[in-house]
Amino acid sequence: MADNRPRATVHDMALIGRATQQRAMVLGALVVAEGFISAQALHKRLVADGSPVGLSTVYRTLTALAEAGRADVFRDTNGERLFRHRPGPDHRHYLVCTQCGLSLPVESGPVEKWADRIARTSGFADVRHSVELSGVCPDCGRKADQGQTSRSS
Amino acid sequence: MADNRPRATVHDMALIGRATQQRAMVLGALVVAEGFISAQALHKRLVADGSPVGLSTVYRTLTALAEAGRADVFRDTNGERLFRHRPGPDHRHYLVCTQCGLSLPVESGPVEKWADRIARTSGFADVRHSVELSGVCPDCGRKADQGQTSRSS
DNA sequence: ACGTAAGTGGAAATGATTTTCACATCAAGC
DNA sequence: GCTTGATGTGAAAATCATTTCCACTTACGT
Repeated sequence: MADNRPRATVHDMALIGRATQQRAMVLGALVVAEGFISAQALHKRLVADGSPVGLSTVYRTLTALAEAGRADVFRDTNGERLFRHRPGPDHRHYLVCTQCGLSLPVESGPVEKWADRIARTSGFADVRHSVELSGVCPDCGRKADQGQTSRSS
Repeated sequence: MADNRPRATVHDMALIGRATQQRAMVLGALVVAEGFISAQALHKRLVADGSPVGLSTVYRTLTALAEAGRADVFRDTNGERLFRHRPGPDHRHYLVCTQCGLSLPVESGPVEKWADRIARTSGFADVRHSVELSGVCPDCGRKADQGQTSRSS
């Protein structure tokens, strides 16, 4: 059977300059993570896995990837930036689990149309939109329920 | 003619505890600001206007207002939190000028419906959405154009 | 007016991110 | 294979928004 896990392309590395071991490790960890993850968390994971990459390098690599359009970024409620490897170049929106970071691409046609209409009728120039959907995924919801139940009378 | 400028209501103060001079000044400045403004900027403005409120108090008041639902909050791209006095209790979305902070409420029916549908069909619990539209307002666009024109050619 | 819980402010603490800079290393060119 | 200059790295320091601490003040019910 074929290996269907997402993987980094050489293209990803080429886009952000020189191909170093560290960048490969960061990119690899980001791809493996699937879903949004913070630079700090990714760094911890790398160190734990015996890939001691410097924190600065993690930040530099993630920022570069985001600038090159190979990663999606958004701020969580605590102001932390979460990154996610973007397989393709398409503009997408995700429903992200606030507990585990699992992210689900959602059908976003209606919002795009809506945003375009606003852009056209507002008189504003260079209109951009950022749409974030967050919630608790079924798995985490189940866990939370169990926790609640055992704690309450 | 009637004075149509937005103003703080006694209600705003009552919602967040004791009515102090400092809170009145912060609230007043927030109302006068119209559009989104950061805690830091609001503090500078207050100090400049001869209302020396402590930075901590500005943060505390804005946070309290947001929690009481009397202010909208969102994170700008730099991770700064921007606040805006909310006249009514309705859930709204705004088109915010990235240059001057001017904000325009936009008709958001379609997004709400879209978000609700996602919430219902995804299996996720407690789904929230944050939608941010940003651009350059006509005024700032004009200024930018002039700047560009005189510099180029 | 009094008492006291709630509020204030300046300084210190926090926490994510960025910068600095001495050192390592990649990719040519010889 | 070896020098070389640009590019990348990492540990520590710097930055910046925000929060917390804590001694001092103040609003407000009695």
